[in-house]
Amino acid sequence: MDKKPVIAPKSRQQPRVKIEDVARKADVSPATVSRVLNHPDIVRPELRDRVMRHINDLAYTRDSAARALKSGRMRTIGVIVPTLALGIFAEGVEALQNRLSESGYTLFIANSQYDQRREFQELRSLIERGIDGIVLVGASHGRELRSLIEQAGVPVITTYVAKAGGGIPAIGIDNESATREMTEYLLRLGHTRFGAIANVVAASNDRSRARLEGIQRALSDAGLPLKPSQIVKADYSLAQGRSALRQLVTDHPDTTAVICTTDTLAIGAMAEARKMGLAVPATLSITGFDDVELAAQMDPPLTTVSVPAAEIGRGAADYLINAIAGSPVPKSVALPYRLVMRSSSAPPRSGARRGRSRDH
Amino acid sequence: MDKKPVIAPKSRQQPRVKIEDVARKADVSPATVSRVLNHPDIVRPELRDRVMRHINDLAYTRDSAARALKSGRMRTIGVIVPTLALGIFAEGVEALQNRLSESGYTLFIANSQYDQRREFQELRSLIERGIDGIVLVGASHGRELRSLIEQAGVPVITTYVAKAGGGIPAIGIDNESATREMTEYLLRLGHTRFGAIANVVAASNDRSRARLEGIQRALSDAGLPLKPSQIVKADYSLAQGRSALRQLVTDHPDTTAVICTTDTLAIGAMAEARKMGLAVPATLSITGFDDVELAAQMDPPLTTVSVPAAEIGRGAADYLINAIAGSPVPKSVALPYRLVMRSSSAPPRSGARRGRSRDH
DNA sequence: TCGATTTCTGAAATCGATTTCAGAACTAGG
DNA sequence: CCTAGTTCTGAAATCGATTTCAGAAATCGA
Repeated sequence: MDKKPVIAPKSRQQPRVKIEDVARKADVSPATVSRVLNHPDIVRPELRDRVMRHINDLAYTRDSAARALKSGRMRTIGVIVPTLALGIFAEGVEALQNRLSESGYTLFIANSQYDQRREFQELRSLIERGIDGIVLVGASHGRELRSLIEQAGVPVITTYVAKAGGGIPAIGIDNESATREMTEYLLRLGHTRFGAIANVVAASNDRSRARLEGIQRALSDAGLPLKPSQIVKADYSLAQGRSALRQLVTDHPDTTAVICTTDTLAIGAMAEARKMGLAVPATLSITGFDDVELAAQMDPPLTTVSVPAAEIGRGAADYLINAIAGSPVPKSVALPYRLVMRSSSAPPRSGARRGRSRDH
Repeated sequence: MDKKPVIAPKSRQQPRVKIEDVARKADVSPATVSRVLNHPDIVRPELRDRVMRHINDLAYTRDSAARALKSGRMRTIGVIVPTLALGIFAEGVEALQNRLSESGYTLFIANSQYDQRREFQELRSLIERGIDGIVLVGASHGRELRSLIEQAGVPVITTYVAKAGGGIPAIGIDNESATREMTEYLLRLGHTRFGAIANVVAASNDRSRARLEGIQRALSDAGLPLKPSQIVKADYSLAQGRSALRQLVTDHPDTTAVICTTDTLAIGAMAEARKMGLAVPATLSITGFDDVELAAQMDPPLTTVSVPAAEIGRGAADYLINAIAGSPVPKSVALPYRLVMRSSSAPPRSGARRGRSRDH
């Protein structure tokens, strides 16, 4: 019966000043105010100044919803990363946000926890929000997701990989070639007994999978293909790096080089090696990937691959800004990675003992 | 003269399916479609199912701009953190995002780089976007910023601190009391020669400042006030932790306990201590703050304070969701921190040598 | 079976800024 | 001083979804 308004549902107590209020104060039409804001050059200077004064007086800010509705542009970009807990993604997102902010864009953020279904849902939610562009991570995305993007007609770019399928442009590094180079470097040092620790548990982590493939390919090419037991699959954590190393050297005590697909795993591996009394790099060379801050501070400092995360973020921002503006954009960008040789890798001690022959 | 349309400015090639299209297909009015979407329970089930089928067939998604315009709610929250590069913030943001996502909210993210002016600008940009709530970090915010928030009438909460001024509710831990407890613990172990490494360079970092105050207060209370030369101010980095420790033990070779305001500094300090041949904890106890993943994996494992970052993020999300809904909300929430005693701290070796007397 | 409720549905107004179109004001040339 | 041409400004339509209001249909009791 009596419909008492439970609680005033609008927390905005002041009814928000709108363009009409400004227009009335300045004694012009709303159209003129809009022009002052959007095309200042076509309004007579004195009038423009007068309107501007009133805009400032009333602290008027235009309602972006109404604006977006009419113009069809939200000035908003969305990004979906697997997780923010990894410094490498946090760094990229931060750079992305900074660059977008300079251009008047705002960044929606979501995370998929390495789950493709979740990625799809988050994307759906972002597209409903009317984003003007989208940033993804990695090369493996479901068909469903790609068709959603296509249907929405939103420019997209994927990051941290140098190329991706489905006609999606990419900006990042060639992960496979990076680990291949790293492996070849270790081969040149004289190593013949390898182990690999790879975080390939998450189904959608194509970066780590590519890294593992780079290792395998280089070793196959060298006639030293990795046996399954020489590859320990891990999740993403220090603790897993520890246990993986233990398993590896237990199964293959003669291992002289361990290649990890992330620094976190490598750091865990180094900690465990020390605990097991294995000197790094004297008896065991260990390498990582990502070049996190800690890598250089380890004892010994970690040999790793440096990933230009900030550059990836900036590049993705620039790409989308241009794509939205209709400017020409590159198809994909392969950014250079950098092998950082530090002291966690060295020629194998056993190399002197048994020479470079391959027989056992 | 001839006004050729330069480039089709709308990248959406298909004209986007709207509610009217669905209505026509389903042979109902737009109003009914809207009701199916927003109040399914008041629509006759069979009709609802029919409409739903067409919604799915056409892959209809409502235009959030139009929706926001009419309803005045964007279903969007903004967060401004100092930086994402710190795991502790990344973790909190991730938890925040996850919880918001569950409730149909989307998260705008921005970062201030510890710069109050920048924080203000980003906030302005977020408010123009019509966000429904805002999450900040820390207790020190300019008056300008507070009045902007008040004027916008947007609910706000600040995080990582247990209380904040200006009537802004907070959720987080009491940083000062945490370091005070940590210091008292070291005092109980018998330490009398302290040093502190604090990242208080950034003007707006009130968390670290509070932590430093906690140390100072505990030591003053114990009759061992810290001299300025026993406090090394640092920025946020491992390298600074290293150099700070070197400076500290150079100026005060008899130091037995070093309290750092972040784990990163502590880890740098430990690395430098090892390099200088100072055994931890035998000759030097070192403690950190944050309990990052690496802390437990150090050698020796680092004594530190665990900060419930995920809980802070979730709590902030819940607070805002309730505040927006008009539900009652707590004023501020002090979350429990946890002192994690590991092996980087121990009684001073010199304690045996010189007893617990305070004279020198 | 008829009238009184109750339950649903549709037409139309609304949110606030933008932009087209046309007309007003002004300038310049004759 | 008048007309042609320019430059500006305002009225009104528009973007797409939501929601009020009133009317249609269905349900119920007598």
